[in-house]
Amino acid sequence: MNLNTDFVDKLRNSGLRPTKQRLKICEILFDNDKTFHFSVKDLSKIISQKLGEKISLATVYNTVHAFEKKGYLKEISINSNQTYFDTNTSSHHHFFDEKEKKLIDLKNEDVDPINIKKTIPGKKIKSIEVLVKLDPDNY
Amino acid sequence: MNLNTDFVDKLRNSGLRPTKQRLKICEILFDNDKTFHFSVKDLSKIISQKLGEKISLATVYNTVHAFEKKGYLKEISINSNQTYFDTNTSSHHHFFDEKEKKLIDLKNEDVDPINIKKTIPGKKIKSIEVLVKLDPDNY
DNA sequence: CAATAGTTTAGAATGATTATAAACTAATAA
DNA sequence: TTATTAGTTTATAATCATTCTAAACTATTG
Ligand SMILES: [Mn+2]
Ligand SMILES: [Mn+2]
Ligand SMILES: [Zn+2]
Ligand SMILES: [Zn+2]
Repeated sequence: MNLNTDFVDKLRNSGLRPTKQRLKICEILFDNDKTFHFSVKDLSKIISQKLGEKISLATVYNTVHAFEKKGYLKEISINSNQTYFDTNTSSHHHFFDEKEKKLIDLKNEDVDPINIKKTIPGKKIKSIEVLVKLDPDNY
Repeated sequence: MNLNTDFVDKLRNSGLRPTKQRLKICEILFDNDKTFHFSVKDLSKIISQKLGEKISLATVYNTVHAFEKKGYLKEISINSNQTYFDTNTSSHHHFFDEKEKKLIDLKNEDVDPINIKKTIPGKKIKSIEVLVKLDPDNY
């Protein structure tokens, strides 16, 4: 298990103990090369499917927030009844499929750079995010 | 009360009965020329301040959603534990002051038109919104 | 192994929002 | 006007995502 030792290192290097719960969540989140967008509910479902053992919901929340704090996950701004996270922590924009409730990454080249011409005294720009909502073609 | 009859008409024309609760909320939301961004909590607070009589929280929710359905209010996409509404129902972008938890409109001329070069088969773009998060200058 | 700090967990608590159902009221017809 | 109806308000309960709590468990270190 080459990957597993990678995750152990990743966690240790972040000051997080490599527990089996965290390693399992790492495998789900970071084992593939694709960006993964998810809610805690999504993640819990995947865990209970791919896993013999259960991980407590509190632990899933703890882990996701720990990973977010360490910069391995990013929270995404969409209006929903639940919070979404993103394994792509770079600054990027999204489609949001309102029917499927799924986020889709937009690549940098898919959107021209956003230039904000207004400034607010005493404030600086922290992030610029474009959210493109999608509906079915016929609607 | 010229305004009040205006609101009565507005409500009647929308098929909503002009109750005193709705008229009061109209005054708070639509009486000024400025865009008003608010959460239900904000609105409730203003109501209890500016008003002798109380309006039930359920009614505030009902009214806000009724107005939204009629196109007098728009829900705004930000990651927060509460939903925000906007009296500016046109398509426009926002600053979000993360410290004050306040939304600020960006005018059309403040942001160059956003051009999305990617398409998703079977889906069409419903809206494009930019959210610019602000932090204090020193941070 | 022993001591410690960090982690997991079930379950309780919180807080925004929605649902319920009874009381109330505006609109309409008689 | 009055009666009828449909729409509205309201207190309260229910829901649901998320956070808190405190006790049990475990990785780390000496
Ligand atoms: Mn978070
Ligand atoms: Mn709504
Ligand atoms: Zn993404
Ligand atoms: Zn606005």
